[in-house]
Amino acid sequence: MDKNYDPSFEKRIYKFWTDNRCFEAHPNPAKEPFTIMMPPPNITGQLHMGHALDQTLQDIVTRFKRMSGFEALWLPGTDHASIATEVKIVEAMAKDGLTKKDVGRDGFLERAWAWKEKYGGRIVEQLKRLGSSCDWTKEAFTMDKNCSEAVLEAFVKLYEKGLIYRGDRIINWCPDCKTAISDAEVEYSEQASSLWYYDYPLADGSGVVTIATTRPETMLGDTAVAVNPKDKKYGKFVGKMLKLPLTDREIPVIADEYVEIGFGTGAVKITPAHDPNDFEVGLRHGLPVIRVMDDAGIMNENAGAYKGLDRTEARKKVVEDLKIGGYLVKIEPYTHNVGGCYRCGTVVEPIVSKQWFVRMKPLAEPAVESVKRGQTRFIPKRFEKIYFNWLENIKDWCISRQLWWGHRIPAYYCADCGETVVSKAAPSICPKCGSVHLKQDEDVLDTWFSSALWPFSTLGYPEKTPELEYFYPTNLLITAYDIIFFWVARMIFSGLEFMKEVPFSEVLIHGIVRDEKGRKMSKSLGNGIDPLEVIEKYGADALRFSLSTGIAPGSDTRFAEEKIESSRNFINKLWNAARFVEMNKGNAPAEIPKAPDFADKWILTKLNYVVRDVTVNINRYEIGLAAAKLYDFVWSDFCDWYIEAKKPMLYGGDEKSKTRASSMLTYVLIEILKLMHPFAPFITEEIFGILTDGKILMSQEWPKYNKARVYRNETRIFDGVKDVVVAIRNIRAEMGVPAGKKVKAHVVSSENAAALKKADVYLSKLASLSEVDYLSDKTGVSDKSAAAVTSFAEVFIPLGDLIDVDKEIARLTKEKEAAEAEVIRGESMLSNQGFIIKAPQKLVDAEKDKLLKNRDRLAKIIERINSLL
RNA sequence: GGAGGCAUGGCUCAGCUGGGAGAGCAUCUGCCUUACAAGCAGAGGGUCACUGGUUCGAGCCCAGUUGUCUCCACCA
Repeated sequence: MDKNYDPSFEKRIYKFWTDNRCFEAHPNPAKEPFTIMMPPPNITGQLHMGHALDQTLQDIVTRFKRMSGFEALWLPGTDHASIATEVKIVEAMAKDGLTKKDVGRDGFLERAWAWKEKYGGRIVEQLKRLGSSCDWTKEAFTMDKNCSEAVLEAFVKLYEKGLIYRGDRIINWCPDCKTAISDAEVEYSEQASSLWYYDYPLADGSGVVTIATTRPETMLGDTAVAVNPKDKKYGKFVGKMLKLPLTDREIPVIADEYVEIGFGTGAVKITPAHDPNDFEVGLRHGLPVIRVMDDAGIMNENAGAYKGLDRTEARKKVVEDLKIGGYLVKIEPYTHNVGGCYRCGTVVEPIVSKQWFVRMKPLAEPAVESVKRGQTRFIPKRFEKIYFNWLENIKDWCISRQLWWGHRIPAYYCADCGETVVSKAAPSICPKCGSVHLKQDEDVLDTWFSSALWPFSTLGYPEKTPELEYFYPTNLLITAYDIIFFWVARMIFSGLEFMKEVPFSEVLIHGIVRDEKGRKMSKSLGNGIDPLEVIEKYGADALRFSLSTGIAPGSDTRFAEEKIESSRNFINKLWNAARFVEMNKGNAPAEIPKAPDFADKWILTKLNYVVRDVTVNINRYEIGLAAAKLYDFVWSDFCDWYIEAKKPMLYGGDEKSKTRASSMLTYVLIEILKLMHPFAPFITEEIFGILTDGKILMSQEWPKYNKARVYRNETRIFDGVKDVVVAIRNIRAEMGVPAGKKVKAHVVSSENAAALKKADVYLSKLASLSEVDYLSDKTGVSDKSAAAVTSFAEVFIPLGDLIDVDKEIARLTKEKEAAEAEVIRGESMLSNQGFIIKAPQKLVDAEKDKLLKNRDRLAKIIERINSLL
């Protein structure tokens, strides 16, 4: 093995796994299934840190479950990402001077599929670099045959149930993408703007009504002015007609509760075609709906003289003309939230238009109920509130998109009688009039319509496949909190509707990966860190470990280069520990010898504790805790103490003890490899292969906690020895005795002398001692010694004339003060009657024991000081 | 307007059911000790935001305050 860890073996290891079909899962009645559906990345996507975190968590859980005896399926795939992909393709075509119109629908789709072929595979290759152990033989795509079939089935079923309808409603329109988008796809941001005040004269000339608006250009489509019915100021105007400035129309003053008394002027212009609230008001009062803009945000013929102007230009012109006409009263600065398209950022335009909708109330209710009943559990729980809040206030979901890339809506219109037919296959004749002139709806479905079916469409739905039977409902979904609405909620109601069962029993929500300053990583800020570059430089294992350590469910995490360095160092540490074990292994089998000594028993105890804890942690998805415990165990218990302790046996001992030490080291190392495997799959597999001549680690069984291998007494003794070692090292450091220089020591303990003597080989090695004698009392120990007093033993290091008595007294005095503080703490605790009576007996006993030891230690320190005075 | 998160050593964050404050990085001291300088051995550094409450006991539970971030709603 090389001296320095070099992650270049990662690609080879990944191929080894796929060659051995290690990731595949099949219906297997002998095993319990464990299923995770991968959130499908967009085919336009490049791997970013968010994916890296998401993938790492999924892979950790999948590998853990697989090793724990489950038939673990992690099903991968990609999303066609209707609007995102279409935007990219349009951009690409624009470079060649082409538009959608130029190439036509078929030509466009040809290009889109070519795009999918070219880039769809890219993200998949990138996922593989991370070590993702998903079953690629089941890889799905939201527009493949199966998923498309599922979409048709779902659409038709919902339509037949009356849960899908087509109608004229106000929707969010992106004038740039030229499509409707759903409420969830609108992102609001605060923008500095103005509030314009201007007059609408009464038709009878008896006065004016002043209104305030943030959108003066839409006044051309006003069909009323509304006031609150309780507003005394305006009572007399209700029912009267107003002259709409800049037009020749007259509009009524109406009364509606929607208007808030005291805001602005208390009178609101009503534009049903371009404002969702106004649309509602218009419905209540039967107002006409006048659209003044076209699909590109250009003023249309209803805008009269303003026809042809862009909406922003129109605003300027309208305000100018209002001023000229003497209508403008004042302009106030005003900041308010403006909605933008989540894909392109363009300010969305609320527009009345004919679209397809999913009736949400009947679907949302069971989805809320199922989570309330605990059929799906969110981790952390607080995200359930967000989920409830959204579903309980949900409006109908606009699912039609004026795009070409996506699942085409299976609705057909009869050109002769106007009948609408919804069916999976195109009808040849109109069922109503028999006409053959049927035309399919031009629009496609919202990309999330197909993702909503992902947990079962990927398993074969609507076909009742063995896979669907076995793996559905899935167990766990891992995703970031930003798509709870888009995706998680929609999967839940879809699962309930079509499968009659929740799609997954648990949802683990993680945070977003931010940059070192806590900002979101984004292209525009240029602060993104490319995971592939990190993998190239430090290895995927290091990246994975740094992403999984120090994280807590649901909270964001920052990513900085130093973090990955420390993870890489840890991986390197593991590499070198393995290298050491391998160098000394010889023919020793990996096993626990018949008579392990107490250092062996100590590491076995620690190992079992870590097995127990890490297993519990992963089962609770406390990945950060599990990683931290492994880090600690591997670095400090195994490397710093155990390996160091066993060196004398390997270097100096006889063949037998050498073999025994090697066996133990190899045994513990292999257990570590298993425990570390979900976190750092490549390096652990590589080392395991070296140690076992090519066996497969990822198919090994996960270690089990073994109570028979927990040795409390030996652990106590070795910990006692460790304390003594630390105390000696401390003295050496303070006295400036280098580690290389061996020193003599007298170890004094009345009760532990025998145990210490047995531990001599460890103590001597770890504390770098040349000669040690073990005494049960300290008569005859030279005063020219530095002394360390632990509760386990006293150690005297004769340093002869090197000892500065005053310094030694000062040092011991510091020790004394610390010991005194301990004693006082114990005494005050134990003198508290409330504590004695109410605290658990175990704790009280432990405190009593500690106090005794501390008192003893304090007495010995004082005794030593006095002897030096 | 509504909901929620966070506030712990210089920095980034852990801290599970309440029982003597932890890690990594950074800083300082000493070491190329035959696995590892991507390392080893030590050290310093924290009234756990503030106030009050519950409790024998609070970083952890409750109430309030301040700061900060996020989500939802979208009053023209």
